[in-house]
Amino acid sequence: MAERRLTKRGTRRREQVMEAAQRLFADQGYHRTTVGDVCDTLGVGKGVFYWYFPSKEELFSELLQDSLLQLRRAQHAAIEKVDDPVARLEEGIRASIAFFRETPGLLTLIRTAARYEEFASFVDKGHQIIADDTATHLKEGMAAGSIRHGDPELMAHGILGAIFHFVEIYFGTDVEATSDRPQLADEAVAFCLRGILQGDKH
Amino acid sequence: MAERRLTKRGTRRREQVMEAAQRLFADQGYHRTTVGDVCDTLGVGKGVFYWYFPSKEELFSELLQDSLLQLRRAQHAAIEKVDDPVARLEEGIRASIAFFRETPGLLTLIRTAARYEEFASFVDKGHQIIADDTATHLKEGMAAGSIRHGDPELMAHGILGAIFHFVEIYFGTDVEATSDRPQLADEAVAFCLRGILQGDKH
Amino acid sequence: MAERRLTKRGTRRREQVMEAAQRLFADQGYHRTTVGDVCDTLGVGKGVFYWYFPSKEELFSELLQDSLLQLRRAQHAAIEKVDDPVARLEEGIRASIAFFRETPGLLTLIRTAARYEEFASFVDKGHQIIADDTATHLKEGMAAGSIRHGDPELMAHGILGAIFHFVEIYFGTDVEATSDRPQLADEAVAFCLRGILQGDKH
Amino acid sequence: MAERRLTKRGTRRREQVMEAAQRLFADQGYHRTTVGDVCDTLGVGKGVFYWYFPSKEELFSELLQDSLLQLRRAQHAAIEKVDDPVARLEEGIRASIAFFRETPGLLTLIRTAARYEEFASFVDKGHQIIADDTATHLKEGMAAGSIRHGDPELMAHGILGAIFHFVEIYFGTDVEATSDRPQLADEAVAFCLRGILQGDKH
DNA sequence: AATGAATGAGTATTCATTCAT
DNA sequence: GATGAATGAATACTCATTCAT
Repeated sequence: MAERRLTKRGTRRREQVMEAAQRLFADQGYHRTTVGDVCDTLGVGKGVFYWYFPSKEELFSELLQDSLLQLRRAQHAAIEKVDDPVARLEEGIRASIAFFRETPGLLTLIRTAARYEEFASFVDKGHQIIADDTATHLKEGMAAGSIRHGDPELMAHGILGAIFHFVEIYFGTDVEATSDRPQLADEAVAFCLRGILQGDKH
Repeated sequence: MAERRLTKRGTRRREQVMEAAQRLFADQGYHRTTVGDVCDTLGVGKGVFYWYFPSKEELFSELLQDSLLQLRRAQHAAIEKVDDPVARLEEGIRASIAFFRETPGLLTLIRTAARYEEFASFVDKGHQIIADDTATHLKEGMAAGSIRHGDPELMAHGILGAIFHFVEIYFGTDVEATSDRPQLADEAVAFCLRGILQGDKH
Repeated sequence: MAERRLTKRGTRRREQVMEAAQRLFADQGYHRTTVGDVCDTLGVGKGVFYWYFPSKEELFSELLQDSLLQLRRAQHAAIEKVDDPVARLEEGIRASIAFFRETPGLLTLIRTAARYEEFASFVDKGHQIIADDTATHLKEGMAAGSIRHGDPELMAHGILGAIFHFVEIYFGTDVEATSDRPQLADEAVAFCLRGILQGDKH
Repeated sequence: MAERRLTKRGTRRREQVMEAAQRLFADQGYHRTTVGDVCDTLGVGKGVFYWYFPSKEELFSELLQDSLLQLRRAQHAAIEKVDDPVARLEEGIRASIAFFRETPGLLTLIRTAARYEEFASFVDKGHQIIADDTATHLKEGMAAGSIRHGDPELMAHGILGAIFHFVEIYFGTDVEATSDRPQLADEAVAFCLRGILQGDKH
């Protein structure tokens, strides 16, 4: 299955298929979306699908990896000009929340992926990559004394778990609910950086 | 569909079916586990399954709700004699981690459930109940001045998200990995209570 | 399967089963009524059913034959003191219509039976018996000159077909509709005896 | 479920499926004919069936409606050039009997349909349409004075009931019996028009 | 007489994928 | 490049009947 060399028209078709599939997967979930659905949406025969993608699974996985890549890019873009590790973490958190707020389709896609064993490993791998990014900043902060000592990997997963759960809860399936909670990012940052205790208590 | 009246033998059978199903669901996932699998495991006809449960979905949902109930019970038991709200939160976190460490099957079950749209609402409801419990302690702590002011519901979800992600990562599918990380609970408590910043920095 | 010798209590039970079954068959049809339904309605175990009846089919067939017998009896009762064959036919028609008007359950049962190949032969046999009764009167009438010459069997079936269709249409599933059409019997008699032509036209 | 666009080959296949199904339904009844039977008869996979028809029920219903339409067409064709309403009724009766004599498969299909609650409403609707046609002629005849006054709808149902019963009895399952009774139409017409009484008696 | 338990053959339908044209 | 047609394995659920107790 070497990459097929595509004409301009072919490239366009391929994208159309991906877009239609993304929308359907987000709406109906993976198993409930059939190859037939995707083709019907575009008004084409099933052959089209299999001309561009070797299987339904492969298409989904491509869609998923795209999404995770975009998320990571958004984080990097938000961070690249920031020096202080704590500020980097904060901006990373804000960027993630903004990302999911703006493209809820990708959140749904990632959540959908997590639902199926077939893709759990992709999601986990994606998580791990992001956690590694995060852990790097944490280590720097520890070295600089601005972050308390502890297992950076674990902390990174704590941040990730909290953030993903926040966006799931607050930007969940309920599309209308998405617009409110403008201060969610502030609160999320506060939780991740300071936990829940009263600061002067330590 | 009134509750069937079961003899001692029937009660035992029903439990056998639940146990077999739980194991298979945990191993193979929901869709990949067929009603036939469950019956074959027990060496009985398919009718047995449908004598005790109206459908595969119903059985799974019963299993799931049992699990969530057990988790909540474990938390309550750990807390009931503790007065200080912060201490209650800490004990709740420790109890949750211990619960999943000791019964990894239930973790897998809950994760499996979250994978399927059919059950997502149960899981969400379970999450919400636990979050509500947690929020209660947070509010008390805020009133007492030991917990910083903020949205208690959001904080509760932060804790939940972090904890579930920890156990997923560290007690995940890889059963062997379960035994290590004895200090996970300490670190998780630290993350949730104090976040990541150096305490004297505030 | 020699007739079981039943105690008083047993006889009562048997009747209860028949009554419950009749109601359910009329409501839900034959295939849609399960042996379990019948037993649940009575609050007894399945063994009861099979203690009194060798099979679901047998029970239904007994119910059916009872109904046809009752119909025939009603006809005989209406006729026995009538001498004139035309009057006998008329009274037979009126009795049939009255019978189905008063016991719509039996109409439903017979219609249900006709729906299933398994019982069609019983229904046909029942029809045949009634047609034979009718044909006897027709022959007498022909001999007496009051009825036009023709194939008595065929005429008998014409009457039967018309009557059954009338009651089906006018006392059909719609239970409320049953009460109206008090003059149905008159019209049915007119149709069967005189057809549709204007009398003086011949 | 928009209509599928079919190639010539597809159209042929669709017809093959319908023919095979019709034969099997007529032979074995609706429930006893499985989708597998139909496909096996044609030597194709089960997918073929579901490519052309959404369900077994839908196919049967299409077959049934076709049959009723054909019957009605046969009646119309026999009538269109006839002016006198009584003559129209007579020709309609003859056409119906001829129709069922010539295509006994359709009679069987309609009888089969009447057997199952799922389709009873179609059959009833078909009956009603034909009864309405008939009632129209009856009304004309009444206006013209050639038909006695009475409820035309009821008379129409009388005719229908008698005719259907005649064909059921005389062209019934027993295929061989079909050929005899060439004079059935005459006798049926006589019954419907003149009833059973001696004409000069009125 | 009666019960609850167990049996297991039977069936419509889905859908990813392949293929002839 | 693209189409419609075809494949066929896979699966939840039903229910008349039997049976151990």
